[in-house]
Amino acid sequence: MLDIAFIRENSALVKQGMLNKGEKDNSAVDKAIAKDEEWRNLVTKLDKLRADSNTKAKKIGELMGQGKKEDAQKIIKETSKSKEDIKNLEQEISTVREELDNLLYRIPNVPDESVPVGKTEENNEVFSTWGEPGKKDWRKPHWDIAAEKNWIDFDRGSKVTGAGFPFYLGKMAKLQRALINFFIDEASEAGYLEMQTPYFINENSARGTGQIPDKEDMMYEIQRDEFFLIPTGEVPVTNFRRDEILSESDLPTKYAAHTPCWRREAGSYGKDVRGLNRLHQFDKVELVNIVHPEESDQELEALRDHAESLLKKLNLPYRTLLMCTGDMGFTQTKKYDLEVWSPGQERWLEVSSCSNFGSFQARRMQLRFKDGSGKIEMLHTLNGSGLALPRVVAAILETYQTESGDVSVPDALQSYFKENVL
RNA sequence: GGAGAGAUGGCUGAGUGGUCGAAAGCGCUCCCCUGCUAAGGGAGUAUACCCCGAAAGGGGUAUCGAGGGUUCGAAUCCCUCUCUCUCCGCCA
Repeated sequence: MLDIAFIRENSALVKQGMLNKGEKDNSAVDKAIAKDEEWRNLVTKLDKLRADSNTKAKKIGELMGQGKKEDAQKIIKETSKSKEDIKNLEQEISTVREELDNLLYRIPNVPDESVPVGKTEENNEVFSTWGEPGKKDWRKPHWDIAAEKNWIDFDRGSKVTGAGFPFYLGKMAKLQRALINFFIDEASEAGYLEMQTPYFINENSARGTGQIPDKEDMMYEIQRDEFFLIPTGEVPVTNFRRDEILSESDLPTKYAAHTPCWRREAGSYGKDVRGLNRLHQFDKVELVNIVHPEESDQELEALRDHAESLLKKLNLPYRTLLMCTGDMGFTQTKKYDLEVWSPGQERWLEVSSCSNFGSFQARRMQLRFKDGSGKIEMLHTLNGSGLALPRVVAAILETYQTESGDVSVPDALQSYFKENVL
């Protein structure tokens, strides 16, 4: 969420940002400002009442100590009315505060100036393209290759769990293991601390990274124990430092984690869900940066560079999109998507999304740092995939297939895979 | 899963109804003294919010795991929850 003080002082900017992100109604901004004023007035009133009541209570203590019971009794009688007032006021304040928070939760992060204004994915900018997107010609889509070689078993996955939960067999399982190791090693090299995380999260964590409110439908839920299955490693990794005050010397703090991700993906259909294009469970290496507010802009570029370097090393043609305001999401200030080329399908597949959240997540999580002068400020958070596995696997199968029907192993993976043909 | 104990500031740890946002020690910061390499003295050292102020700063409120209750007054009493530890059971 945004800081109400920031909203107060930059209401025009926040309103315009909302419109640019495609919200039709930005009245929440003015409503929040009014609600905040109301809240502050009530708090001032309550603080005064409590101050008065504290003074009296202290006096009573003194009188009791001196044995002047009757004098004390007199004051006790006076206080019973203000007690009532305090209770009512507290009730009113908590209602108003809740209304204010609900408004604040509905105001999205303000897009960075460098983000193109636009409504749909049509308005995303192609930031860069690398490699030559290959033609289909004799190439097959990855699901045909996987079926011929018996590498991925979608049917038994459906039997055992449901659609979108495939089994990976033999070399395909091994390929994913190699990719995970490759990605993690590259991240470690780049200064990320490798971690393994819980795969279930509680409600507070989901709120911290913004899955709640409004996006809980994307997650699987374990109702009995009040957990959600993580939709991305971002949630446990970023929440790792929730409610902490870091010292400036800890910055930047970078974490890399390989986790499975579970997404309900309600409403997806057709070619989008064919093969490995969209699954309910998939593996991903997630990168999270917690940085000084002044450094988040350059960190985003570094994060994007790192994610791109993985595709370069795998020699997979890709393009990077700078997402426009309307397609970038509620919590980001700026976002790049990396799309790998799928020659068997002749389409781009998103394999990474690198985002700067500014202080938006940090504020929800109370993730702060103390600078040299002792001042406490919100940190900035960023994250990006480095990378999501299934579509990379799809691109490898389709890009590295030979006309004879085999698939060779990318050079960068050979030391992990220890063979050069799948 | 069963039984018991506990949760206090950066850390250790006192505090069982009134002047306690909290003793003491450690750590840390600043200052002073001393001067021979280790010690002495002093001051400061949580977070959030509200009000006044241009600011420096001042005033106030809340927070002793979380939430609720009793009371004029709660770290202290009561209830619920969470977490930690010990023992038993189970188990990769």
